Amino acid sequence: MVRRGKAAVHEPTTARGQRTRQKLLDGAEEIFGEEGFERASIAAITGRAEVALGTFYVYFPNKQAIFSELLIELGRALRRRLAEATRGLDTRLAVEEAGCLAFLEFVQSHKNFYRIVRQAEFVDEALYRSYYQGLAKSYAEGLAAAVEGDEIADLDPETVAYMLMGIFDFIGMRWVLWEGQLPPEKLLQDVFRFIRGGLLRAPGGR
Amino acid sequence: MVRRGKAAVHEPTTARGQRTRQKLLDGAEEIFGEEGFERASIAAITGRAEVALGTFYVYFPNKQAIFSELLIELGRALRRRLAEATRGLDTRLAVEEAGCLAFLEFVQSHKNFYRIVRQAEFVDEALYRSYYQGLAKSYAEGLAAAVEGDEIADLDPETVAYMLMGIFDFIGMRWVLWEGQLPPEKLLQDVFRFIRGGLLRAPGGR
Amino acid sequence: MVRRGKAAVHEPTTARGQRTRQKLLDGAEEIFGEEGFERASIAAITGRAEVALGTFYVYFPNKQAIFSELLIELGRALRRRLAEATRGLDTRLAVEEAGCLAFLEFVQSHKNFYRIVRQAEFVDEALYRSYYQGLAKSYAEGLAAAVEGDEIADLDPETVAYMLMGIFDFIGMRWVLWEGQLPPEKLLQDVFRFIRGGLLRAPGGR
Amino acid sequence: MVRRGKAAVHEPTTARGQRTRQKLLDGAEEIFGEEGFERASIAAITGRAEVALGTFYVYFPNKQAIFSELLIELGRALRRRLAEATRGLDTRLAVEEAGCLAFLEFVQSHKNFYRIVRQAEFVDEALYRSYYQGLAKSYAEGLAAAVEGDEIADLDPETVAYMLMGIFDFIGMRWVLWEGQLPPEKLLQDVFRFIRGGLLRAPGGR
DNA sequence: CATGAATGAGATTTCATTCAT
DNA sequence: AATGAATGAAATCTCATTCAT
Repeated sequence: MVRRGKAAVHEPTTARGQRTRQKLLDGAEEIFGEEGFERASIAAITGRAEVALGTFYVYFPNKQAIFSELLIELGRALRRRLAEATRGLDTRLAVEEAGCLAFLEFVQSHKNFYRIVRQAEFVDEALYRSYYQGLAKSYAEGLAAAVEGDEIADLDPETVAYMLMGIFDFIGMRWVLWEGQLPPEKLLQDVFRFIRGGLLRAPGGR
Repeated sequence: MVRRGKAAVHEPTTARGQRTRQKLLDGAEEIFGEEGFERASIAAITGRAEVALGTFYVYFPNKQAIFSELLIELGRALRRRLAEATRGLDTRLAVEEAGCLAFLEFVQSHKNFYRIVRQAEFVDEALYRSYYQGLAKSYAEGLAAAVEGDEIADLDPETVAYMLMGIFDFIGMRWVLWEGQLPPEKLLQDVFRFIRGGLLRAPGGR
Repeated sequence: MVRRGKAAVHEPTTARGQRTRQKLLDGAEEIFGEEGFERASIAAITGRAEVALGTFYVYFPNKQAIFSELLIELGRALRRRLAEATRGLDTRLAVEEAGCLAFLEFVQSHKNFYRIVRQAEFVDEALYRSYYQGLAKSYAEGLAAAVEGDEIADLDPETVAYMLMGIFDFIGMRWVLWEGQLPPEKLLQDVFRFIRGGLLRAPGGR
Repeated sequence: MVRRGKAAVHEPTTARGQRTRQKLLDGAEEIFGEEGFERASIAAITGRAEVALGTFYVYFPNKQAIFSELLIELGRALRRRLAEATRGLDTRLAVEEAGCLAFLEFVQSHKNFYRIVRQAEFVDEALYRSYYQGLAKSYAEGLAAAVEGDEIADLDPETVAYMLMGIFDFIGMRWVLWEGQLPPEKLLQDVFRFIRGGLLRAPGGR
C-alpha cells in the first residue's frame, strides 16, 4: 500500500561511492579489532575512514550491519587463502599442515580478524555459527574422503573438524595474538606431530 | 584499565551482607551470560538480584570489578572440579579423559560461564590471559611429568596444553553451547582416540 | 522465561520524586505549547523544568508518553471546569452558554492546552479521537435529555455535539488563541443567539 | 521564519520541468498527509515523486516552501470548488447548504488536505491564519449582504463565518476524516436545520 | 535539468555512577 | 546496609541542505 521504510541503504552506484564504502569497511576492521564491537563507536569508524559521521549511514544501516559484512568478507578471504595454500596437495596430513600454517599466517596478517571473529558470538550469533559451521563443513568433507580412502583413522569427520579448529584457534591465540608471531618452528612441528598422531592412530578401545 | 572507586568497598561483615553480595554475583552471572558485558546494565543485575540499584556500589566499585570477580570465582570452581575429577588417576590419558568429561559437564551446568570467559578477552584482557595461562600451567605440569616418565610422546607440554584446551573448548562449543548437551558417547570416544593418538605417537618426521 | 525490558518507568515513591515528575509535566506543557510536539526537544523540557536531561527518562519512557499524559490530565481539568460551570443550571440553553463561556475562559487560562489538543491528532491519534469522543458523549447525553424533554428541537444529539464543539473551537481560536482575549460581549451574545436559534428552531424541510 | 535559499529557485520553463515540479507537489501532498510536516522527509517526498533527492532543491528552496505552496494551491482549489458549487444560488441559506456539501465532498477527495491545513498552524502560522481569514472574509461578505437584505438575522458576519467554519470542520472531521464518508443524509439535514435556525432566528434576549 | 554522495548539527536515549536519606 | 532519585557524558541515528558532476 503505502511505501514506508527508509530510503534503502544502497550499494553505491558511482566509483566515488565505492571508494567511500571501502574506506568505511577498512576503518571498521581496525576499530573493531582495537576496541571490540561494543566499545567501537560509529564516530571512531568514520574518523578512521576520514569521512563525516553521517556518511556511515549512507552505506550501512547500523553498526551490526558493517560488522556482519566485515565478518563475511574476512571469512571469504580466509577460505580463499586456505584453498590456495592446500591446492594440489595429495595427502590429508599435508593439507592439514599447510592449512594450519596458512591459517596462522592469515591471522598474523589480519590480527583484527581474530578479534572480530571472537566477538561475533555476541554480535550476530547466527552468523558466528555459520562461520564455524561452514569452515567445519569444508574440513569434514576433506576428512571424510580421507577416512574413505583409509588414509586416516575412522573418526567422525565433523568432530575432528572442530578439534582441529580448536587446536588452530588456541595455538593462534597463544602465539599470533599474544606474541604477535608464529610459533617457533620446533613447536609447530610438535603441533603437526600431535595432529598426525591423532589422525593416524587407529586403535580405539580403552 | 580497571577504575577504582574511592569508597572502601568492603567485604561484608554480617551474614545479611554476605547474602546480598552473593545475590549480586549470581545475578551478574546470569545477566552477563545473557547480554554480554557491555550490554549488561547494573540496573539489570540489581533487578535480577532483587536489590536496589544503589546497593550494587556497596559491594563493588564498578561493573568491571564484579565481572573480574566472577571470572576468578568461576575459574576457581572449574579447577576444583577438574582436580576432583582427576584425583587419584594414574595414567595421563585417564586424566585427560576424565578432565575432558569434567570440563564438558562443568560448562553444561554453567552455560553462562562459557560466555563469560569468552567475553573476558574484551573486558579484562590481563585476567583473561591469566585464566588460560593458569589452566595451561596446570596442564603443562602434568604433561611434563608424563613426558618425563615416558608415558607420552616428547612434545612441548605448553603447546600440548593449548591444543587440548582448544579441543575441549571447541567440542564444548559445538555440543554444550550450541546443542545444550554433551556430545554423544560415540563422538566422545572419537575425541579420546584422537587425543590418545596425538599424545602417544612418538615418531615425528614426515 | 527470562525477564527482559527496561526497568519500568515508575511512579515515583518519594515526595521528591513526585515533585520532579510534576515539574517535568509543567515544563512539557509550556514547551509543547510554544514549540509544538515535534520541535519540542526533551532537552528543552528538562531545561524548563530545571532538571537534568537524564531525569526525564526516570519518569517517562519518551516524548509521546509525557504528551499523552498531559493531554489526559488537561482533558480531565477541562471537564471538571465544565462540570462546575454548568452544575445546577436548569435549561439546556443555559448549560450551553455557561459551558461556552467556561470553555473560553479555560483555554484562555491554558493557552497551551489549545495548541496541545490540536497537535494530538498527529502525535497520538487514538487519544485525540477519544478526547473528542468523550467530550461529544457528555454533550450528546445532555442534549438527548433536552430533546426528550422537548426543550430543544429534535436533532441528532451527536451531530449537534460536534457542531457545538466546532463553534466553540473556532470562536476560541479566533479570539482567545489569536487575540489573547475573550470575544467582546456583543459577539458572545451573537454566538449565543446563533446557538439558541439552531437548537430551538424546529421546522425542518426545505 | 521562512528561510530563503540563495540559489534562484526558478519557475520551470520547460514542459519537462513543469512536470517534475508537479510530481514533487503531488508527492509532498501525500507524504505530508501521511507523516505530518516534521516527520515528512525530503527524501520521502522525492522518493514518492520518483525523482532524485537533489532535484527537490531545483524547484523549492526548502521544506517549508513546498508546504506553504501546497497550502496555497489547495486553498485556491477549495475556493474554486466552493465558488462553482454556490454560483447562481439566490438565497444565503442555499449557499450555505451547497457550500457545506461542497466542502465535505472536497475534503473527501483530498483527505490529505484536511491534515495539511491542520498542521499549518505549527508550520507557517501566518499562512494558516490567512487561510482562515481569507475564507472567513468571503463568508462574511456574503453574510453581510444577507443581513443587509434582511435575509438572515442581524449577527456579526465575521463571528458567524467562524461558527460556520467550525461546524463544517468538525462535521468533516467526524465523518469524512474519521469514517471516510459523508455524513448520512439525515444527519446532514440536521446540520442544515441547525444552521438555518441559527441564521434566521432574530430575537435575542435570554 | 537532474543526480546522488557527502555533510554535520541536533535529537533521542542509555546507563554507570554519585549522593542524600 | 540499603535505597532510589538524579546526573550528564556519550552513543546512535536522522535528515535538511550543499555541491560536484
